[in-house]
Amino acid sequence: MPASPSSTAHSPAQRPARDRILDAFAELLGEQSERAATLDAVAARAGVSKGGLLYHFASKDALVDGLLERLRASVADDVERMRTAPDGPVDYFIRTSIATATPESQEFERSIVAVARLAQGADERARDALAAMQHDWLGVLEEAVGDPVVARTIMLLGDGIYYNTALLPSGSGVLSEPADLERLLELVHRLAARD
Amino acid sequence: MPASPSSTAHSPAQRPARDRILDAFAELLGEQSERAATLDAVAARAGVSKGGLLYHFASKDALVDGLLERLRASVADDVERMRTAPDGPVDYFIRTSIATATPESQEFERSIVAVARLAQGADERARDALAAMQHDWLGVLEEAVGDPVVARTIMLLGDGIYYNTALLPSGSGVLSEPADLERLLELVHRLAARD
DNA sequence: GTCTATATCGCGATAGAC
DNA sequence: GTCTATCGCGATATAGAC
Repeated sequence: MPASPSSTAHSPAQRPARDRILDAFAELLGEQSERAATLDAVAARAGVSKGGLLYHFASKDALVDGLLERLRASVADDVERMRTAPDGPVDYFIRTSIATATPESQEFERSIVAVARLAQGADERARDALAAMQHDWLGVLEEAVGDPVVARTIMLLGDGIYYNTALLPSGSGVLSEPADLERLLELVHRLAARD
Repeated sequence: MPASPSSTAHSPAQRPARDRILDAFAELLGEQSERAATLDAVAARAGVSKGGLLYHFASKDALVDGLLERLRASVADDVERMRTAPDGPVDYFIRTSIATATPESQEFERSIVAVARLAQGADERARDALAAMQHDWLGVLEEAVGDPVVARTIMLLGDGIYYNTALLPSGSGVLSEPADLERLLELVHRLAARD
């Protein structure tokens, strides 16, 4: 029930300023660093002035809140996709830890990396948001594999992959070969198999 | 061949200012954040004035270099301990990823966390130092388990543990129960076993 | 809604006394 | 070798025009 069908999708230029600002903030956090994500830099990348930015987000704290809310919404969607994934939650979790394709999951990834950067900067709210995300993921994994320690092991593996691919862009190509990813998945499923 | 034997060990008050400054820098980075580790804060914690700090380290860059050099030395020691560990490199690696006891390894941990924070802040040298450390670890693991993908899997697991315990002090107790750690080690060794 | 000032503050770094 | 004092810059945030 879209109020105005023609406005449910936006070309880049039409995308609301509020969204463009959050995009710019997340991108600067992810591609550069927390220090680089100044109000000036965010405003410039979003194509507004600093004053324009501060009309939509009255302070930098409000900007952070906007990003956290966006993350929470993406987490809810992702958990749902994880639950209903054709090859099961474990396969979905490991695969999406290493790389993604769809536009929604790319925005999700950007949000995670951005919030992780804020968490490193000692932002308590950001840490809580990440902890809540991990809690939700772990719940689905436990449901899928039964054994809590195995579920935790798989999640630690996913965290390690994420830490290397997304948070340390040194990118020595952690699992660059597709065949390596398949072998890793095989190892993980062997872990999950009851004996 | 110590020049003055009585000065090879220092009580906290006697510990050279240079070392105290590096300690303070690493602690502030680890316990708080990159932003909190200002020259003023480092000087205050080390018990010197800002001018005193800048006598030993002429710039903040020099301070970072000092920390990186300290990390490199610790890595060399750790790799040696890993190679000669009684229960093998894999056991050593996983156990020391989760928690440590000896004073040297505590300084090592603090250095890793501190440098990881700098790497998140887009410091190229810090990223290179972490990449070199991982490269060394991976070499020992590959030597121990034979299979490169298994070795990489174990390292990703260790990275995940580290990321949760050290970098996200949300500390929901990733593997709080000692019995859980033993089960995790059992799972890892099952991974490493050839079949 | 978005802009251009501008106020205020904290940081890194320098100068020079002791 | 360590201190105090100060400069210059960049960041957040405010005020007010359009």
